[in-house]
Amino acid sequence: MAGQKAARPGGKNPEDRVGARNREKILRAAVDVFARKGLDGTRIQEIADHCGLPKANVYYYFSTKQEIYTHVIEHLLTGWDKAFEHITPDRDPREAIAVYVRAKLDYSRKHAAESRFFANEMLRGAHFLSKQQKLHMQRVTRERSAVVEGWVRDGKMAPVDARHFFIMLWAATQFYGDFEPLAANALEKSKLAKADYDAAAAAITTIVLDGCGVSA
Amino acid sequence: MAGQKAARPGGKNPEDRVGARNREKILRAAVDVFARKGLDGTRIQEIADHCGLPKANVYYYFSTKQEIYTHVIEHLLTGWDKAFEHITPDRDPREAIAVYVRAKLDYSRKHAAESRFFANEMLRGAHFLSKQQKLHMQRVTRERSAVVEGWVRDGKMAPVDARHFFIMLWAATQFYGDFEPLAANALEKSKLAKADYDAAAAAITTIVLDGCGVSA
DNA sequence: TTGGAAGTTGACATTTTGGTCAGGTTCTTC
DNA sequence: GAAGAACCTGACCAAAATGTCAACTTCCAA
Repeated sequence: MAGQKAARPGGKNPEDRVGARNREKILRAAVDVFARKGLDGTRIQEIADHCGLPKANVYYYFSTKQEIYTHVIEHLLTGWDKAFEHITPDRDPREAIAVYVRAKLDYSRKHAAESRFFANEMLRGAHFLSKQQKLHMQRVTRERSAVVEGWVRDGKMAPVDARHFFIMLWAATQFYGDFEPLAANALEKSKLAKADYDAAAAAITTIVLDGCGVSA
Repeated sequence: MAGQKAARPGGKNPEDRVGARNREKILRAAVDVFARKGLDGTRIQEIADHCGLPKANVYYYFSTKQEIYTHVIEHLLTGWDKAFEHITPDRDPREAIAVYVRAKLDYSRKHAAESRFFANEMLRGAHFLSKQQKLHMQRVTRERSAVVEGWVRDGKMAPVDARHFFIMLWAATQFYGDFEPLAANALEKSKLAKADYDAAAAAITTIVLDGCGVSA
């Protein structure tokens, strides 16, 4: 009797259940479509087509479009602060920042859809970010800004507003992935290649590091 | 007779005709809605409500949603390269760049809807920019990059890839307006005030100028 | 004054969309 | 191998969207 739910975790491994795999499939497809069309512009049918499932099957897993959307946000925010891990007090600022820029640019290039989805959500006013999620982002930003401020205090960097500093890095690194058509057009190419991202990393680190008196 | 029409608001001047004014009204409302919802997410009814015209009246001036969209693009691209005017060979790079950053940030703040509309279009892949419009942007970018390259040749600036340099400036200056929620959150405010834009301008110019060896 | 052009609009036709559902198949456990 | 949970899906519906239209008013030049 009571065993019903407890004893029934599907297969041995919950991650192997059909449902778990399908949820993933849907979420992955949803990121793609949401990134290009936004919440209102996205048709459930398009998500369904994109992951090869009938529309009704999508509704079996998620009961509304909004629910898919918020799940995607939740999913993405998990990795949001990943690159920040490179910013630690013990590291040399020059190296730490260079690695951070690389990591951010890499993410922008390899996970363009995720990155654009996030940009889209910000563009629309971030109405689907929960208070809690905002606070998390605030806390992380505050912590890593403190590290930069520490570097400044220790004379390892020129005085700079740490938060605007990070904003500038976010802006520069996201730009290439999110606004690829604009960046490519400026470089007079039809699309960006890895080499362009390398050049971007070089330019950004040079400008920013020298600008903050971190040059070797 | 002749005196009448000349005196009337809708007289001989085509710009004064009711139609011209209404077209303007519709386009202005459309920028706002498109900026928030994108092409697919925008309902004509919402544009109509936003400018106080019945939906059928909107259709009297524009026959499809796409037509409104492309007109908006056309309209916006007129002012796209405005800030670039500050980048001229005869000026001192330090001053020119500082003014450019200010101008860009100002635009971002005062014309947030236009700026976001543009960002949205890039995010979606810029499918509605005509070949000709892309070429125009390319030409302008090329011209102003040449100015920067001249400054470098003259030893007024450290060697830097001019195009990546501009991309960085675009990114940094657009970020505050386009991704306001993210920027505000990072600064732990509920929304950005003019003072925050001032601080941003200061931080950006400091970092970028020192980073390019333009410091006084 | 008048005739035609420009502008206005409520109502309508058509298509698309989000979401539901009933009846089915497959999987897991005992 | 039986029972029930998990999963699948074609067909459907109500709401919402785009775009049309015909009748109407206002404007303007001669």
